Amino acid sequence: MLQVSQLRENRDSIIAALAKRNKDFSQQIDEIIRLDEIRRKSQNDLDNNLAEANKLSKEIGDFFKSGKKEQAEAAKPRVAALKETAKELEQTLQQTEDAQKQLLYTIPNVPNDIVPNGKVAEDNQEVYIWGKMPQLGEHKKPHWELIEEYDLIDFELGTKITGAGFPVYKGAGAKLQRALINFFLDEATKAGYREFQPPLMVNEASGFGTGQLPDKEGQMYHVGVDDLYLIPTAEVPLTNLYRDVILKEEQLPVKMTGYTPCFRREAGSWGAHVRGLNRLHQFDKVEIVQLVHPEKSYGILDEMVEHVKGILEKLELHFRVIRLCGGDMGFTSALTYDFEAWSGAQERWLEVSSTSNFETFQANRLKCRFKNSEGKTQLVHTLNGSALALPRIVASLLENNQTPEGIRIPAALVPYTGFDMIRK
RNA sequence: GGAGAGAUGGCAGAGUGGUCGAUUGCGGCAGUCUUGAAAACUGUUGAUGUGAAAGCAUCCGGGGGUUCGAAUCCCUCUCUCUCCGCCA
Repeated sequence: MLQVSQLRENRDSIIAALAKRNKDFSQQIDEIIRLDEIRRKSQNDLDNNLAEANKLSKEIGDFFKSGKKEQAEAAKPRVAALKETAKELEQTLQQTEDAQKQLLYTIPNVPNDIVPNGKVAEDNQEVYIWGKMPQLGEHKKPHWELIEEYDLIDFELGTKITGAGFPVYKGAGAKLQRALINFFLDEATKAGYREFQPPLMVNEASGFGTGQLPDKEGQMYHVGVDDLYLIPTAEVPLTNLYRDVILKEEQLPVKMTGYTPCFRREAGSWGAHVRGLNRLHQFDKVEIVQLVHPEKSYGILDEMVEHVKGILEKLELHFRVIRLCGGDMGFTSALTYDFEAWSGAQERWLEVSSTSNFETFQANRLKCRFKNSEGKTQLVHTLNGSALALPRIVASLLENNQTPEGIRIPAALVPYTGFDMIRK
């Protein structure tokens, strides 16, 4: 959620930057500014009204104390009248604030200067590429065939006990999951992130804090009887740990990591290209989250990007980093880098991480602030990134490392799996 | 699930209808003292809105009500604790 004060002060530049999202937000923004004037006016009227009523009430108290009962009784109707007006003013104020909020929810974050123009994935900028395409020969198989051949993951069993998109990992397949999770968590803790194991369900306030609510309910599983949401990413519980918190400046940066399963309904996005592990309703992910000083957030975004690069290199996966264009960027982000690993048999790039700076967009909703050196409270910047999401990593590992003898495990992972080859 | 108690500032903990945004202690910050530190002493120390500022307004778990006036009384919701039951 953008800050109204920012909209007021930087109206033109914000509208210009938002144009990168291929939409003109000037109407909404002007309406927000207009409502804000009404809001401030009503607030002021209400304050004056209440001040008057407070003053009279005190006087009445004093009259009673000094035995001037008649004067006290005489003043009562005046306060009552003020209270009536106050009620109306309060209503106006409330309605104005609500209307303003509703509008604010519809405005996405302001793209950073370096976000490229563009509408679709093809307009994204490749900023880094590492490794080279594996040479697999004619008999290469996509991962959904490999997992059957080596008996690693069972989609049909998952469908039987739950439904489509809920795979069952078996034997070496399950072990590989555990190895990857531990490897990712170790890499993150080595980089200074503190490990957390948060709840997998969150309440409404948390969904709201990170921006999944009120607009994207449809993407989350909702447990109706208890009114809880299954988390679509660890970003939600981790970031919300600091909801309504005022940090000390020296506590920054807060660096958190956590492994969680993630649950996504993916309503409407099922279709071509979602075979096998490409898209699931439940998947595992290690997330990294940082709460930082606003002046440092872009340096830290680069640092997080380097961290994810390091992991992918250790996994020996051919990958690239792309800077998302305005049209492809998420609603809450100011700048996003996606990581895509090469899938050798599908012969296409698979998104395995998305690392973003949200600036104050989340913090404003979360009310996550810090006391700066002047003693003023100021919103932090929040950032997060997948480091990493498992299924597509598994898909790429299986496909790229297939050999006639079996599937080779990258050296960095062997201490975690305990085997260097998956054989039949 | 049954019975009871409770929710106040970073923490602990007073406050049961009027000057209470709230006594006090701890913690934090600044100062005095000290070569320095500790101790002691003194002062200071919540958030939000508005405003250039002074100030004004709002906030004592959330929402509603009674009253001229509510942290204090009433209703309701949520959460926490204790005992019992169940249980990985």
